[in-house]
Amino acid sequence: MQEKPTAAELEVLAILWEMGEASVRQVHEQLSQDKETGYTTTLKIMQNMHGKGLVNRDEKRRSHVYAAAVSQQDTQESLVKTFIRKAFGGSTNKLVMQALGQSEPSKEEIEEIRAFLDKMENK
Amino acid sequence: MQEKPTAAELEVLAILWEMGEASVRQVHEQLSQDKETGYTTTLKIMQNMHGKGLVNRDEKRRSHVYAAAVSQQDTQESLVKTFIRKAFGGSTNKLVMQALGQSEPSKEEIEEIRAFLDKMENK
DNA sequence: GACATTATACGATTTATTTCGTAGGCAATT
DNA sequence: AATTGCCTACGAAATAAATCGTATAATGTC
Repeated sequence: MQEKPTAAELEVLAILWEMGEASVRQVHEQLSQDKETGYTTTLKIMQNMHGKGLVNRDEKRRSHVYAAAVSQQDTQESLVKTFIRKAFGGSTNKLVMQALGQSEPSKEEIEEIRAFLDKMENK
Repeated sequence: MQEKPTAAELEVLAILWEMGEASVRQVHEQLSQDKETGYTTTLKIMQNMHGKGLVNRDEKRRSHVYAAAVSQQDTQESLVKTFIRKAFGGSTNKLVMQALGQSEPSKEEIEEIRAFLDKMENK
């Protein structure tokens, strides 16, 4: 059972899911594009994540190479579950309609959801 | 622009949205059903919320009467917006499909979403 | 009126998270 | 081999949030 990532850790995970493998330096450069933050802060976060088992790291090289140890799918699943419970009293449909209602989806996006619903029903 | 409620504050809001008006005592009793917590903790949280403008309170009576000052709709909208950005890279559709995919919706629930999509398109 | 009960106010502590400074190691450059 | 630069480790400070203890005031009860 994976530990729940904090907000800062989730930002790092997002980058690792995108990049696959990355050094602290690389992650930090990505992160810096969105917000002002020190290098050792990023380092510390990633070290914490390693301690929690959220990332794996290869220490063979001088600058360690990190990769996500938890899947995006599993993590999002767990986050959504918690979010629905806490913010929508457990109702998935309320969340879904709230999300769609405020997002002004394009015709294509609506179609995508319809197709997804169809597929679900035929399972 | 309303301040964002913390996790504990959101729990209180949920109760107030449900009950309409309530004293600290009443809110605390609800809260206690889900988790072990002290009365003054609940009190403090609600005082903080009052300071932030998240609740209104009537001080005419000895035990103050509280009510939500922010709507459930607006609050959920803001929470969802943040959540989609932080956990799903801004993609509403990804959130929606993840949520539906893991919830095993009933036929009725699926129909409800379909109807909602139809209505959206004809707006 | 004294006493018990139940309120609010508020500071202080605890816990979680984020941030950063500094030390020490390794490697490339001169 | 000294200098410079980049790296990790790690403790500690800063921040945010939640929890609680204690003081004090209002109300009801005997």
